Parts: sequence; C-alpha cells; structure tokens
Amino acid sequence: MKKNLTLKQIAKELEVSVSTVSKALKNSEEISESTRQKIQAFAKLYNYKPNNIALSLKNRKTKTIAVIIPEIVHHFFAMVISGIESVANKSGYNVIICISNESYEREVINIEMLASGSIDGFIISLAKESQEKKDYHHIKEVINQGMPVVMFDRVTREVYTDKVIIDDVLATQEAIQFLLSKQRKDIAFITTPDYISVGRLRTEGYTKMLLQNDIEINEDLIVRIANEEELITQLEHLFDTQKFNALVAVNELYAVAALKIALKRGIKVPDELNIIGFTDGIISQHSTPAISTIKQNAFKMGEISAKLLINKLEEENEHEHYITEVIGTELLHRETTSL
Amino acid sequence: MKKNLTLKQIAKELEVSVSTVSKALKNSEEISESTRQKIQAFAKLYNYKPNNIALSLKNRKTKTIAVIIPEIVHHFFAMVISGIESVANKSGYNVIICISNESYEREVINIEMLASGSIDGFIISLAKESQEKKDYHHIKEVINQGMPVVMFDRVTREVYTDKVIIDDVLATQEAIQFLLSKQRKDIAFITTPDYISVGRLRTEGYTKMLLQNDIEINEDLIVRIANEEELITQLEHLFDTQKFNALVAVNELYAVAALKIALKRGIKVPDELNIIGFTDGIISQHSTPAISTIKQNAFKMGEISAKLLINKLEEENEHEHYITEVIGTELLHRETTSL
DNA sequence: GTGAAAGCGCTAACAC
DNA sequence: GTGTTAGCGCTTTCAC
Repeated sequence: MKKNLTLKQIAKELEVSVSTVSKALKNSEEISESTRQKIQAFAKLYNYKPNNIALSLKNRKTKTIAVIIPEIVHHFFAMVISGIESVANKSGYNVIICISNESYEREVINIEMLASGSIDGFIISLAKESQEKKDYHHIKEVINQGMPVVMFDRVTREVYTDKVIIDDVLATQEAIQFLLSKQRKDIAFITTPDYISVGRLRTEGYTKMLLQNDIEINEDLIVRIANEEELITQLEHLFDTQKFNALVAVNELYAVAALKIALKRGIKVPDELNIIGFTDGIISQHSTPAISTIKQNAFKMGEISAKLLINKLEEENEHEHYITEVIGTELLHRETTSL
Repeated sequence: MKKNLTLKQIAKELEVSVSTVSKALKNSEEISESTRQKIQAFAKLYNYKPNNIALSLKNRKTKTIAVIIPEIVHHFFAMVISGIESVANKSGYNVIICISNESYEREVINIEMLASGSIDGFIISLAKESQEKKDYHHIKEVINQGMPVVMFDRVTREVYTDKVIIDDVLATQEAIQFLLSKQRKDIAFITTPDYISVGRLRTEGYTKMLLQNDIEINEDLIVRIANEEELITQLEHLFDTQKFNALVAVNELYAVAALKIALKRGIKVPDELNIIGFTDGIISQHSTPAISTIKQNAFKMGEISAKLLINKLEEENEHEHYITEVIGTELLHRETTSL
C-alpha cells in the first residue's frame, strides 16, 4: 500500500530541492549531468509517475475529451466511439464517455458536471428529448465559456460549432433512386418523428426523390415510429393495409423488424420485396437474408469528430470559424435487394 | 469567451477574502447571514462552478472510475458499461472508458496513464493478449498502490481482487443438459482457445456434462476459433466432416455464423439442428430464426461491478477482503431449440 | 548548477 | 464574523 511517489519525496530522499528534481526529470540543461542521472535513476527505480491532476491544474488542460451519446448499446454509436478513441489515443488524449440515455436532463447534468474543469472539450450527439424540446442552452453555455464542442450525427442548426454529419437527404435519395431504377415504385418508408433531425432529413430525401420522378407521395406508406414498443404493431398495420414492393428504413432495427414480418408472412425477399436499411451494423450483416444497407462510416465519423476537436484544442489563435464535415455514404448491396 | 469564475475573482469583486467566499458558498455558520447571501447571490448570478480538478487535487479523489474493456462494438460489453454508468451516476461518479482492443500493450498504457491521479479505481475485463501472455503485473501494480480494482468476465486467478463473473461451467452444463434431455447427443461446440478463461471454462462445462452422461468426447466436434477470420472456414469444415444434431457456441457471433451456414445448406433449424449461443444480444434477437441463448445479464454484471468498486472507494477501514460475485444465467428459448 | 518562491483553485486549521 | 496561512503536486521565473 505504498502511495504514489511525489517530487517532494524524491527531493527529500536525495537531499536536493523540488525544482531541481523537476528540472532533472525534464532533462533540463540547467542541471548537472551527475545530479540529473542520480535523480533519473532514483525516479525510475521507484517508478515515479507525475500526478496528472496536478499537471492539469497547472496547465489548465486535462488532455481528456468527453463524448456524450444518447445510447451505447447501438452499433453505430459504438463504432463512432471506436473511431474517436483511436485518434484520441494517438494524440495522447483520454476519452470519457457519458450516456444521456436519450434524456434531456441527463445530458444537461453530464455536460455541466464535466464542463467544470474535468475535460478540454466535448463531442456530442443530441438526445432525442433535447431535440424534441429544442433546448440547447447547456451546449451554448459551454461554448460561450470557450470550451470547444463538436457535434455529430444528431446535430442542430441552432448551435454554432463544428459538426460531422452524413448527407442524409442525398443518401436516402440514392437508395430511392436505386429502387426506382429497378422499377420498384411503391416504396414504404419507416422513419422517426420529424423532431429527430436525421429522421426528418431522410424523410425529406424520400419525398424529394419521388416527386422528382413524378411519383405521388402516399402518406400511408410513411410510418413514423415515435415509440419503439409500437414498432411491431405499426409495421404489422402497414403490411396489413398497404401494397408495396420495396421498403426503406432509417435504421437497421426497423429494417430487420420489417424483414422478419415479411418472412413470417411468406413474402419473398428480395423477389417480392426489396429492403434497404441505414447503419451497417451487425444486425444487417448477420440476418438471413443479409440486409442491404446505406453504410454511414461511423468509425470515420468518430475519427473526424475527434480530429476536429483536437485541432481546435491545439491551435494557438482561436478564430471563430466552424466547419461542417459531410461524410460520404455508400449503398451496400447484400441479399435484400435485387440487382 | 468568459473564462470560468474562481473564488479569487469573487473575493476580489466583493472585497472579502477567498476563504470567506469558500465558507459562504458552503453555507457555513461562521459567516454572517448578510455576507453569505451576498456571496451566494453573486455566485449564482455569474454561474460559479467549483473547479473539479482543484477539488481532486485537494481531496485526493477524483470521483471518476475507469473501465478498461477489450472491445466496445460488442453487445455484451456495451451492456456492462450501461450497467456501470447507471450505478456510477447515481453515486455521483463519472465513468472513463478505455478500449484495450484486445491488445496487451494498450491495456498497460491505458492503465498506467490513468493510474497516476486521474481516477479513483478500475473496472477491468482482460484483453485476449494479456490472458495469452499471462502477464498481469500492470494490474497487480495498481492494486499495490492501493487503488481498488474490480475485474469482470475475463478475470484471472493470479490477481487478488474483487471479481464479477458468471459460472461459465455451470451455465454451459445447463445448456448441454437441456439438449441431452431432448435426446440430442451429438453436440458440436464452437469455442475459443483455452487461454481465454471464459472459453476454457465453457469447454470444461461441455466435456464435464457429456462425461457425466457417459458420452464419449469427440474432439472433432470441438472447434476452437483462434482467429475470427477463419471462423467461416473452420465452421464449413465442421459441417463438411461431422454429423451432429445440436450446436453450442460460446458467443453470439459464432452462433449466428453457424446458423447461417446451416441455413445455406438447407439444414432445418431447429428440427434437424438445435443451436444455442451465449450472450443475449441483438444478433440473437433479430436473426431469423431467433437464436436461443444463455443470457449473461451483462447489465447486472456492470451494476454489481460498479457497486463493489464504489463500496471499496467509500468504506473507511480498508480490510483486505475480496469477494467474487457469481451472476446467475438463464437459458432463453427462442426459435433455434425445440422444446 | 541549485534552490526559493509564486501560483494553478480550492479547503481548513488557526488567528484575530 | 472574517482573514491568514499552509498545502494538495507540479512548473517556472528569478535569485544566488
């Protein structure tokens, strides 16, 4: 139960001053070769490690960044974190992860807690509830304090800061275009309520593309899932009441649920029904048939978010100049689309 | 770009001393009602927040705990984290997550980095490589320094500390017993090499149970996956060369891969082949047919790990007394087992 | 070459 | 009631 060694202790032990020890360990020219060696040897022997907290207090930086995500048991977010971790570690940063659990309150608490000194910057994806409330004062506040913030995926126009997103409208349009090119014009669309930015944008891509092709929008083909518990019921209702030969879902959970219902009803996939999901996660990969999907490059999204943040943290002159990076997507054909 | 307010600044502004401010904000009886109110009002107005780093340095505790896991894009670990987060937050602790990426080196680096002051305690699940190397000096070292450590799932006998595990042997035995009770005696077993503790224990459960029932072990029915890239090849080989009417896999990835191959070969599941996996994740839930599984209660595992750690952190008298909590499992029947 | 001293932001024992 | 002081562990300027 030996406590961690401090400079003071080394100094005492070696009968020199604290500052000498500090300099010697930094290999400062000021200190004579011999004392330097003596001190370094001692420090090594007793495995001296500088206390990070003291360094943070002194330097006014903690070398850690915080990630606030709505949910972790989710392939997309797990991949983003993986990407963040990977670049953060390379630059010597630690990563703190906090889960808002889609709750506005938890988002606020986490951010306020961390904002007071514990971290150097935030990477945030908004909780559903915050988007619903449209209340972003907590984020604006930390930005005002001069703390860099990067938002990804679930972002909002109301906050000025760096953002990393995919072009949801375009990505959806590409998927719809593909289906249309195969003469599949009755396309069901499973999405979220419009207050979720990504859901809204994807729905926009869907309607835009149909209109561009002079196809009338059938509102009954658009299913908005507000509550995941009603996912199955709402999908069953869709299958009961509508005719369609293709289906696009804004995430893989909705896609696989739809696939499952189709299979149960003996609908042949992909012959009678094409299915395209979003998020290239393990569900899509491992279902049978494997689901064709719009790949969002979550890992890359994490990497870029972290890079943007670290750039802001390390650049000298802080010009107020924010960018929004748009990550490319790709349509990945597997077994639920017919080529 | 206002920097964070400090006690000093408040003191100056209000022409009192720093300690008066400190006490006033703590509602100390020592300070007169009027100055207390004045100071509190001012602090509130300018949104004063104490600097966590300074507090940590002072108190020698950071109120944050670190979780080191091998992999985050994995339902089991994501759920464990969720559980840890949930109890940590309730007790006012922050959670730092670091990913060892199954690498011994990254595990060592992360632990050493955090051990120097940044955190109060660790929750660790070992990287494959560390288990392979059997090198745990980095963990023993932090424990020696007096830092509490809780290990979960991938643990080792060589380190004395609190642990949270499932009874892998027993859990596997129950699965095997179920299959035997249905007269399925040719059971393939997809596992990891023996240096992964959970793989070894589950294999032990498998052989034990068969022997208990006087069934000879057919080594060719046991497939050890050392490298996930060869998963498919090895499984194909199994299906090519062996006859079996049941299959148990030590994780859901192996289970779904086996299911997929079976389906491709036109083998009827569950009629001709029963499949049971470990880990009740989204893969098992959403595959068609949905995979029966041994549920590990990952969330609970996280909760208990966090509780054990926080107890250690907050108890006064530190008696060297370690416990190993065994979490119950349950066999969850879905569509790949016949009842 | 080496060391004393100040300071990062906060607390607490001890004066006054 | 309020303020002074020392100290958490470290760095850095400035004396010696």
